[in-house]
Amino acid sequence: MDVNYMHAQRAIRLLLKVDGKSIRAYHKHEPYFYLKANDPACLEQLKKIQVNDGEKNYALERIEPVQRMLEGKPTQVWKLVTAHPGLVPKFQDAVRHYGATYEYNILFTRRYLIDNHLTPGAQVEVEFERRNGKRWVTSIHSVATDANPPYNILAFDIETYNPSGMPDPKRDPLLMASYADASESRVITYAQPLRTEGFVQNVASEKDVLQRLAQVLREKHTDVLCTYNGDVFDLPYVTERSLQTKADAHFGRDHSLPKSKRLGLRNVTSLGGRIHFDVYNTVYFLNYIGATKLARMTQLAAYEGLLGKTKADFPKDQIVAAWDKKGQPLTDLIEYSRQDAVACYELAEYCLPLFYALGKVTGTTLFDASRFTSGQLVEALLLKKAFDRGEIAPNKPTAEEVAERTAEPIQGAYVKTPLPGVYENLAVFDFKSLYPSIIISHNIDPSTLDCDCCRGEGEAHISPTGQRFCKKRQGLIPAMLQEVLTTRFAIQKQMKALDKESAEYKQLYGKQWALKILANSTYGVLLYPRFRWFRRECGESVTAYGRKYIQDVIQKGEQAGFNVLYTDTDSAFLQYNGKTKQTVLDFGKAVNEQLPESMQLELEDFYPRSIFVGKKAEETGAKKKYASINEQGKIKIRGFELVRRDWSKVARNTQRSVLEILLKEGDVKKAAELVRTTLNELKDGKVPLEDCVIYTQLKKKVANYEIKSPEVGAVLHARKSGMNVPENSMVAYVIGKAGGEAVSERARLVELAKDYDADYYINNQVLPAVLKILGSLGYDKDSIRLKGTQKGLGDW
DNA sequence: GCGGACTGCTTACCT
DNA sequence: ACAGGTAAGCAGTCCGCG
Repeated sequence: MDVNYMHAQRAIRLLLKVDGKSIRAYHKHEPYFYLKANDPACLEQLKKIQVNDGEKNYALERIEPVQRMLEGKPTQVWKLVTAHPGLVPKFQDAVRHYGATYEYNILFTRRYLIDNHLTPGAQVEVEFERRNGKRWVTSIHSVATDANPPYNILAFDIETYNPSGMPDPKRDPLLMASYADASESRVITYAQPLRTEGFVQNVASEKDVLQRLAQVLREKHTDVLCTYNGDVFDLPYVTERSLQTKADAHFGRDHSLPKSKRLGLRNVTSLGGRIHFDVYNTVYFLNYIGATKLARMTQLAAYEGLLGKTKADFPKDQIVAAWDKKGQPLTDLIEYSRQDAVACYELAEYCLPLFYALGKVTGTTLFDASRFTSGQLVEALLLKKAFDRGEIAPNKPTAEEVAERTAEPIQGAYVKTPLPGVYENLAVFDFKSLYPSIIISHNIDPSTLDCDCCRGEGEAHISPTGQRFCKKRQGLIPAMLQEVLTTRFAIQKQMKALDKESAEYKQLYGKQWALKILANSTYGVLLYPRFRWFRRECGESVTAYGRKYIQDVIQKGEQAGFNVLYTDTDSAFLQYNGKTKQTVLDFGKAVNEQLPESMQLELEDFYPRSIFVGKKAEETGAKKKYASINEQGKIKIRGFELVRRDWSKVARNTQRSVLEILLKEGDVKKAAELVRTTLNELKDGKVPLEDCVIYTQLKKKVANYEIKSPEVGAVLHARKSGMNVPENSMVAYVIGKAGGEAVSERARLVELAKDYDADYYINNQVLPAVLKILGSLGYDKDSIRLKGTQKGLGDW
């Protein structure tokens, strides 16, 4: 379940769970990397090389000639074995001028897992022998199973004293810690003269809270400790408070305190022998890939967005008063704290199966799987598959190579401009996994590009950009994708027969979800400059094939007499007015017959009515903005302001209502009336301030902006009035009446907003949002006014 | 000096 | 720190007019 390198033992330490009990075992594994020498005669020199690790000098343990696939060709290389993992980078540096070196920067624990085909969290069959009082592994292998690991899971959360806004762990004490698991939820605190009763355990001091919490982890044999943002807040905080109070609070199984380190751009925190699962990371990931679209990523927002549940909030600026004055506010704070732990546990329950699966598929630990970016996940999977195929992985690029790769972007997907209007009888087709299926069908891979074996005419796949891809030997990436897609489809088939609430269904759902993430990320990483398998020609060929396939659909659709209204990348909107649905089905079938085996054009749905709008201030239609209603009355909306968090709720809700009325009833007059009502409410100051909030994420430090946009203006104003606003924050602001001419001068953080500027919300929010739609249907401001009553829209 | 048109910066969306 | 294609607002600048 946990894998570490132990320098003292010169071995991997495994944490295994046997009959519910955790045990340690040690396993020897050789660190190594590869050298493809320019001149085989350098062997004698290599043997003489010595490096120093700060304590003593080492020579290479062994130099072993091995046959591996390198850049698509069988190649003779040397496997250079070192005495311990820390020597790998040192020897790499010492030998690289003898040729090309490979696989020298793969983390040793990952190297161990890959080489032994082990999957953390999966069942293993293992044999030991006893030596020096320790268990030494003599054989180990993973047993394939979809079952979730039998971890003991606990969620915890802390409340802190925060007299100056943000709490400072060097100074401000912990007030309470709450925890929750499947059977209970409790709060440990030291608020005298509270008694221990119900779910509250009262102890003597902050130090005792920390020690009791550590004791809970021991008693419950916690394997997975869940937090919400524990990487940067809860765990570093309890660590610092443990040091400050000299508490004997060792949260790790090895009696260590949590340790923070840098992973990419952010801090992560781990604890010995237990897995720290930070739910925030997973919520962030789910939101990033579009599974949810939360405007803010607070635990409360996640609780509502992911689970559809809600709970009472407790304002952060009232914690100090509640603690100092006791009474009902303190009781509320304690209950809030308990519910936070419960919500964290429930969110973890939801997210864990997804990341168990992602870890299993990519062979990474739960800790890593829940923190890796999609690029790192794909890399992990490919490293595993490359090893299994006897292929050496390409190196990570140097800074210069990254710069070179970044220089020229490639041409992407094709998007057809729609003609604005209301359309009836649309059928939407979609290529199923377009880019992955192109990669498989045309064997697109860095190692199959310009192979030596398919030089003749008709011997290679030739992409629309003229790149040649091998037809004889399947590349690593197409092979990986083929396995991923076929496994995913098989799982989806299996799922159909299962009860959606069953554990088996949820496990399978997690697995197919993980496979989808990996399939969907693969094209992107081909063009990601830091990716090991980056190859511009591959990415370029994928999109070029993509454009070709969708253009074929357009051409064939028009030939068959459909109005091909709109296409974007892999989807096509066909209007079949005057034709039957059967002709649509027949068309799909005909197209599919001419596609490669791995590709498929699917009928997504029939839509009785759809709305496409015009581009602002132009005659042409807007791409990536449409709304459709299907035969079951389900509405699908894309791209409109109402799906964007940087538009106010009042504008979004009004636009949504207009679209719904038009799609369901086609009643422009009713829509116009609704708009008029909203405008009057705005004018009369009746709209709640929270409906006027606009959310915008700051993506750099405030000082680095060239332009003072409204969100930047709001932060500058707040700081001027003494508020501490963190950098790179999600800004929630309202446009008020006072402050100046420019919008940015009137922008106020919602906490500081006193009023809203009705003119702004009418003219810059609601009207543009709804006129975009009504205007595209041939109505202007005036013609809408005619449909209203005399009070009308003239007053705008 | 003025107002409208245009450009650039920026964000968040779609596939 | 997976890609490119796209719309759009607001600030800031350019440009013609005179």
